[in-house]
Amino acid sequence: MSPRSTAAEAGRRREEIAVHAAESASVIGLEGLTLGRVADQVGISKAGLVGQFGSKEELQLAALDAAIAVFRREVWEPAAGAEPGLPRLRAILGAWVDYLAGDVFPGGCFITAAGAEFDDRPGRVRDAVAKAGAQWNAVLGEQVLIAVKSGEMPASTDHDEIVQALTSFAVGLNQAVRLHGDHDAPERARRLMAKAIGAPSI
Amino acid sequence: MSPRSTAAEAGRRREEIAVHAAESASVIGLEGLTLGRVADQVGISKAGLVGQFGSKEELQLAALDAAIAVFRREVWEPAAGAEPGLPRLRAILGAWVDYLAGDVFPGGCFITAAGAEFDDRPGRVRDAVAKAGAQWNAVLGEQVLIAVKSGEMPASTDHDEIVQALTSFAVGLNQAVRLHGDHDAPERARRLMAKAIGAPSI
DNA sequence: CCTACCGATCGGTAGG
DNA sequence: CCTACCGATCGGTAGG
Repeated sequence: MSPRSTAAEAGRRREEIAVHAAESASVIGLEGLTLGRVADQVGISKAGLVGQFGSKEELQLAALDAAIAVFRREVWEPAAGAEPGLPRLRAILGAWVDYLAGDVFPGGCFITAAGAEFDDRPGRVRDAVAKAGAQWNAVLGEQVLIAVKSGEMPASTDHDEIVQALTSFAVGLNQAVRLHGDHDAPERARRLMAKAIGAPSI
Repeated sequence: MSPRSTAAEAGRRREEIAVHAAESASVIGLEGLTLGRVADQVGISKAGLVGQFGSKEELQLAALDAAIAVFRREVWEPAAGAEPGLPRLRAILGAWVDYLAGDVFPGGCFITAAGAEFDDRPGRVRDAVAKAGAQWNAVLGEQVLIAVKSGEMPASTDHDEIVQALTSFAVGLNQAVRLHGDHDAPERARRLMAKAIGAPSI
């Protein structure tokens, strides 16, 4: 029996479509995605696309998963080699600013945008966005806790406050760059983040 | 000649519709507004609504204007009586946190949401959102400058950096409250803002 | 994966 | 402000 290609290849094709949908959604929003437009862009019929994903909501969830994978690759993985605690936190924040200041997605940070778009719309997409955000906050909080325990940060540190500050600087940076085209914002964000964690620089 | 009501009354009606559209858009987004739905909600025909505003884009711009007026009333006006400089800045930030933590719009801070939604979509709506954001940044920056000149803040203060920090805390607070339902976030934002401007509290 | 089609709704216009 | 209507597109299904 010759290999029918099928399974693995179909999965790869699905992933390609999901990445494309994520890029598209970074500009027009997850709710702005339409089955017809995505189908046209990737060169299949609308019915074919529905066959792959089942429904628009499933396509949105797949696009979100693809965007989360990109974020992990761009921000988490470069920092995963650094020592847990302050060194890893600094590596994460540096990669995060690079990611936000760069052009990974044509429409800026996908997850930030999806958070703003779905924060008031109950449903599976909102739940998935909130979960991803909460998990990321947990990653940051963990590094702060380790830094405190190892004496790299003062014992009086309020780690929830620091995490809120860092995520605020990130989403604020996204807005400054995307909406206002502020080219100095990334450097400012770096300084603000460094101060927030008591490091000399990011 | 008996007063035909008309002009003033029509203007009031238009304003009512714009406020309603703004509330609706705070949940579903400015792009999610549709002429048919808004018309139904305010009890007129779709053609009647088009007669009032001309097009969907004009309705979006009117909704944005209405939201800006609400923001001014809720955040700027309560602080306008305070002395320019640090006192006024503290009053603004206190009112801002109250506004973001409260339920002025059913879907959270309208302008923050519109900024995220339109940051990558060229057009008049995007331009209007960016202009409103830039003007608000200028208001904040002005208070910082006055505070520095009067010696309330150190001469080494980087006022652009402080403004970026403050707007970041605001948009981050909006996300923490709306997406994560974090009830402690407003108090944390208050502490972070106070530290950023070197005040004992907000 | 495809063509062909469904009812609903989109933004907007014609005409009054 | 209204009714009636336009062509386009929406999410999705039938049947293959």
